[in-house]
Amino acid sequence: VQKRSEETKGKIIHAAATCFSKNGYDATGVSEICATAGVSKGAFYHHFESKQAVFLCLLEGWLAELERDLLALYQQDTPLPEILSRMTGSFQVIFDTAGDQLPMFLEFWIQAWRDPVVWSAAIKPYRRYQEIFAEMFKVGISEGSIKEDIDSKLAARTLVALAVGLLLEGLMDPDKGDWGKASAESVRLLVDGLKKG
Amino acid sequence: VQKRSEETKGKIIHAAATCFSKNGYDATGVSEICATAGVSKGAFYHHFESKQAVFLCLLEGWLAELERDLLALYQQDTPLPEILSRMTGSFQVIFDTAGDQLPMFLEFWIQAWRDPVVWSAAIKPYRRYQEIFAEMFKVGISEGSIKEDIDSKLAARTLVALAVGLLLEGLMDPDKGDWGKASAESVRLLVDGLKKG
Amino acid sequence: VQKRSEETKGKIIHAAATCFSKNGYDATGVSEICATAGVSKGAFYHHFESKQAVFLCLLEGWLAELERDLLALYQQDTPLPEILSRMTGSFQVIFDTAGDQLPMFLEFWIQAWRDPVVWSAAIKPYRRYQEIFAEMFKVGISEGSIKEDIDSKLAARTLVALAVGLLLEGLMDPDKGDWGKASAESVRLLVDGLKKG
Amino acid sequence: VQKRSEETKGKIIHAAATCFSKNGYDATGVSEICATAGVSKGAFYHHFESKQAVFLCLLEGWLAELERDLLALYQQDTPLPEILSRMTGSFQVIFDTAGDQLPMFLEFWIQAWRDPVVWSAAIKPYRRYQEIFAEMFKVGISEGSIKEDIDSKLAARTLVALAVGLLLEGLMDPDKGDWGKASAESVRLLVDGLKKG
DNA sequence: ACGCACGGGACCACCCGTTATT
DNA sequence: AATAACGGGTGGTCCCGTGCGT
Repeated sequence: VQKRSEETKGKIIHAAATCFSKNGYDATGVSEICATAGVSKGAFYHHFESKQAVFLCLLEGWLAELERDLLALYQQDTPLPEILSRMTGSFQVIFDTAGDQLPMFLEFWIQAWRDPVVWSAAIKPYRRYQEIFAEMFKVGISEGSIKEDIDSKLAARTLVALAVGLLLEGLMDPDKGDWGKASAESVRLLVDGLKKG
Repeated sequence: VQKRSEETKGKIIHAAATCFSKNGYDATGVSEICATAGVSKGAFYHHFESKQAVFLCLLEGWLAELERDLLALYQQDTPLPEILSRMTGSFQVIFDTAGDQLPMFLEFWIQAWRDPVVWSAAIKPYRRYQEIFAEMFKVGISEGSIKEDIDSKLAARTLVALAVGLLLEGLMDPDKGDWGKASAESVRLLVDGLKKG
Repeated sequence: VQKRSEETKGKIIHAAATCFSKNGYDATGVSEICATAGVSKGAFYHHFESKQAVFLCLLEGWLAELERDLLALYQQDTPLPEILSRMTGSFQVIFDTAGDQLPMFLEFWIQAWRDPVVWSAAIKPYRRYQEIFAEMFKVGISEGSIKEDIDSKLAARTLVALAVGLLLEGLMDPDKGDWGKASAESVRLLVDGLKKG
Repeated sequence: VQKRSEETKGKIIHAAATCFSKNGYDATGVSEICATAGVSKGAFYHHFESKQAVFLCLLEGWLAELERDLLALYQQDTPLPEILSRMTGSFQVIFDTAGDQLPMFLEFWIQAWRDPVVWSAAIKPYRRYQEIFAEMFKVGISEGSIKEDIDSKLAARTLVALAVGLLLEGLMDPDKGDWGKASAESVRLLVDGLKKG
C-alpha cells in the first residue's frame, strides 16, 4: 500500500511546520526537518521537490482550513454582532491550540512578499476573506444591526487588518494568557462603533 | 579625521537597509552588504561586531525616528481627531518616501520574535507608542471629543494594532497608489466609532 | 555497500594525519585535508562532525595501537631488562616507519593541554602506560633483576618521561639515522642504574 | 625620549607571552596581543615586523635566561651530585613562578620543528645545554663522584631528555603541587645509577 | 611613536540537492 | 520507497598586515 508513504509525507509536513515556526524559513535546513521528522533526505526529496514545496504545501493547508472555518461562521443564521462575538471568543482558543504554529503566519507573509509563487498562493484566499466579511457586513446592514452609512468593503478591510495587527501583537507579547480577551475587546471596540444605535 | 569613518559606517548602514529590505535578513549576506556599500569586509567588521549588530543599529534608528515623529504630533495643541486625521493623512507620504524600507518593518518583527536581544530593543519603544496614544485618548476624553466610556488604553492598543495590520496589508498589495487613502479611511472608521455624538 | 564509505573515511583520516604532521593542527585547513584525501567537503562533514573530531579519531587510534604494542611486550615471559632492550631496539624502527607521523605526537600533547576533551582522551591511556611499566618493574624486582629498594611507580614514571623526552629530541634532530641507537643507549643508561649487581 | 618606546615594546612582549601560553601561537591573533597589551596595532607593527618576530624575541629571551641560570650552576665549585640536587630542588620553584609561561616551551618546540628560522634559533642553545651538562659529568668523573665507565655525553643527553620529558608531563598533570618533588625524585633515580659506589 | 580605518583573503561549518545503493 | 554517501558552493567571522594621519 502507499499508506506508509502518506505517513512519511505527513511526518515531514509536521516537522517542517515545527521547524519553520521555531527558526524561520530561511534558518531552517532540510536536514533539520528530516532529523525532526525522523526520515532521511532521500525520503524528503522523494515527496517534495524542494524546501519551498513543503512550505507551499503548508501554506495551502493553513489557508484552506482558515477559509473553511470562516465559511462555517458565515453560513450560520445569526445576527452579525453575534457572529463576530463568537469569532473573537475563539481567539484565545486559537492561541492556545495553534499558538506554536502562529509564527508561521508571519513567515507566510514575509515569503509571500518576496516570492511571487507564494504571493499568488496567499493573496487570493486573503481577498476572499475580505469578501466574506464584506458580505457579512452587507447582511448586517440589511438586517439592521449595522449603521446604514457604513461601507461594507471598508469595514471588512478594517476588520481583517485589525485582526492581523492583533495577531502580530500577540506574537510579541509574552503575556499570552490575556491576549485572547484583550483582542476580543479590541474587535468589539471597532464593531461597537459600527453598530446601529 | 574620523569623518571618513562616519561616512563608511553610514554607507554600510544604508546598504544593509537596502539589502535587508530586498532579500530579508537571513538571505542577505555580509558580502552582499559590503558590495552594495562599496566597502571591504574588513571595514564592515571594523565598524560592526556582526551582521546582527547592523540590524540592531538599523532598528534603533528606525524606532527613534518613529518616536520623535509621534511625540511631535502629540505635543501639538490640537483636538485629537484632527491629530489622527493629520497622521493618517501622512500615511501615503510615508509609503511613497520610505516605501522601500517598509519590508524592514516585518523583518524587525520576525527577528524580534526570535531573538531576545532584538525583542527587548523593540518591545520597549513599542509599548511607549501605545502609552503615547493612550495619553492622547485621555486628553481627547477630557476635552470632550471622545466618548467618556472608552478605555483609553484599549483604544490605543486597538489603534496601533490596526496601523500594524494596515501596514502589513500595504506590503502585500501591489496597488500602492490607493493604500494611503484606504488606510486613512480605515483609521477614520475606527475613530468615528469612538467620537462623541 | 558501505565499503566505499569506510574507504573514504580512511582516506580522510590518513590525509588528516599527513596534514597535521606537516603543518600542525591549527594551520591545517579542512579544505587542505579534503584536497589531500581527494574528497569533497560534503564527504568530510558527512563522516566527521568537525576538524577536532578527526583529530580525536586519530589520537584514539594512535593510543590504542601504542597500548596494544605495550601489552604485547608485557605479556611475554621474559626478564625485564630483556624486554626493555627489545623495546628500545624497536625505537629506530618506529622512527623509520612512523617517523612522518611523529610530529602528531607533539600536536596531541599541545592540544591535550589546551582542550579538556582531548586531554581526557589522552590522559587515561597515558596513565595506563605508566601502570603497565610499574607492573613490569614490580615483576622485575620479584624476579630479582631489579634492585629491591626501587620504587616501581617512580621508575615507571621516569622511564616514560625519558621516552617522551627522547621522542621530542628526535623531532628536533635532523640526524635521524642515529636517533634510535642513541635513544636505546639512553634508556639502557637509566635501566643499568636500576639493575641489581 | 625613547623610554616610552621601550616600555611599549615590553608591554607587547609580555602580552604576547601571556597570549601564546594561553592559546598557542597559531590561535593567538595580533589583535588579541594588542588588546592585552593595551596598545594599538600601529604600535605593534612599529616595534615588530610580524607575529613571528615577537615570538622569536620571546624565544631568545627565554633561552638566554636559561643559559645564564645553567652557567651559574656550573661555575659553582660544588660536587656534581650536589649541583644536580640543587637544580632539581628548584624545579618546583620554577613551576610555581614561571608555570604560566611553561606552555610556551611546547610552543617553542613545535614551531622550531616547523620553521627553520625558529629552529636554528633554538637548536644551538639546546646543544649548548647538552655540552654544559657533559662538561659537568666529566668533572664529576674526574672528581670521583661519577662512575668512570659512563659516557659523559650520553649521560648529558639522557639527563636533558629526562628533564624535557618531565616538563611535558608537568604540563599535562593538573596536580602541580607534587610535580616538583616527583620530578626531583626522577632525576635522582637516574643520577643515583650514575654515582659511584 | 603611535592610532584608526581599512583591504582582502581565508577558514570552519553547513546547506541544498543528487547519485549510488538497497 | 527510502538510505547513506557525496558534491560543490556559500556564509559569517576573523585575521594579518598596510597606509594614512597625527
